[in-house]
Amino acid sequence: MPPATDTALASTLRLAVMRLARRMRSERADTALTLTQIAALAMLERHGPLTPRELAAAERVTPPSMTRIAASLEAAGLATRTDHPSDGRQVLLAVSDEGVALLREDRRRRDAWLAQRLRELDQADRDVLRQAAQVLDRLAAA
Amino acid sequence: MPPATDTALASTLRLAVMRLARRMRSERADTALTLTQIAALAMLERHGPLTPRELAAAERVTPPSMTRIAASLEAAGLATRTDHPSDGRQVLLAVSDEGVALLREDRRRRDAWLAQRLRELDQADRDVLRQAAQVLDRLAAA
DNA sequence: GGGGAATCGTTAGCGGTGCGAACGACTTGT
DNA sequence: ACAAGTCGTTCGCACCGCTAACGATTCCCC
Repeated sequence: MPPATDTALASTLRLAVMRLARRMRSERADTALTLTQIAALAMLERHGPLTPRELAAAERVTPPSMTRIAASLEAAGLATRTDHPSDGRQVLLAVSDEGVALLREDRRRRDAWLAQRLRELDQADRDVLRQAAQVLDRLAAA
Repeated sequence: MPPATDTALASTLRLAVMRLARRMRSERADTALTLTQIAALAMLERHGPLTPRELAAAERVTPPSMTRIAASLEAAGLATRTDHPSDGRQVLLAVSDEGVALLREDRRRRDAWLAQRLRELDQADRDVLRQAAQVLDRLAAA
C-alpha cells in the first residue's frame, strides 16, 4: 500500500533513497572512478567547460569539495584546466579526450547492476520509475 | 521527456538518487541524529529486537559499520543492548523508550525539507513518487 | 591612478560513513 | 575434547562533504 500522507511519503521516500544510494555506491566498488567523480565529469561533458565554482554549484557541492574532485580528475588525465582568457582569478575545467572516452566506455558498464535490477521489474514499475526519475531530479535541484 | 531505454533510465535514476541523497543529508545538518542512525533506529522499531548482524544485513551495511552505529545509539540512550538468552556470542539490540519517543518526535520534524518540497509539487508528481517509493525500496533491497 | 571590498580557487582540518582484515569469545560438530 | 565456524568488536583505511582562513586577482569608487 502506497504511503497516504505527505509526511509518510517523505519518510518512505527518504529511507528508500538513502538505502538505494548506499547500495549503488557499493555495487560499483571495483571501477576506477567514484560516483562523485563520474557525476562531475558527466556534468562537464553535458554542459561544456565550467569554472570550479560553477561546477560546484551545478553538483550542489561547495567549492573546496570540487577542488579535490577536479584535482583527482585532472591527475587522472580525464579533465583539463586552462586559465580564463580575461579573468586571472578564474580557471576553466573541461573534459579531455580521455575523459570523453572513459565516460563512453564506463557508461556501458557502470549501470550494469541497476539496469539489471530494472530489467527484473515489470513494465508498470519501470514506467513509474521513468517518470519518477524526472521528479526526483527536480527535487534534488530545488 | 522521460528516458527511453533501460540504460538511459539507469543513468538518470542513479544520478538523481545520488544527488537527492546528498541533498537530504545536508538539509538536516542541525538535528541531533544522522540519517544513518535514524534509519537503524527506525529499523529496530519496525522490526523488533535484532542482533547487530541482522540489523547490519537489514540496513545493507557490514557488521563493523553497524557496531559503530549501535554504539552511538546506545551511548545516546536510544537503544539497549541485552545478552542473547541462549547464545553467549550474540547480543540483542532494541529501541529504548527514549528512542521511541525520539523517533516519534523526530518524525514530525525530520522530513521538513522533503515534505515541503513535496507540497510544492503538483498532485500528479506526488502520485508518481508515491508509487516510486515502493519500487525504489524493492530496488534497494534486491 | 590608488586603495578597499568582493570574488575566485585553494589549503588545512574536522566529522560522518563505509569497507576489509584480524582478533577474542563463544558455540557447534565430530 | 578439540577443531572449525560464528559473532561482535577493534583497528586502520578511503571517500566525501563541510567550514574557516588565505593569497591572488579583479572591481568599484573616489
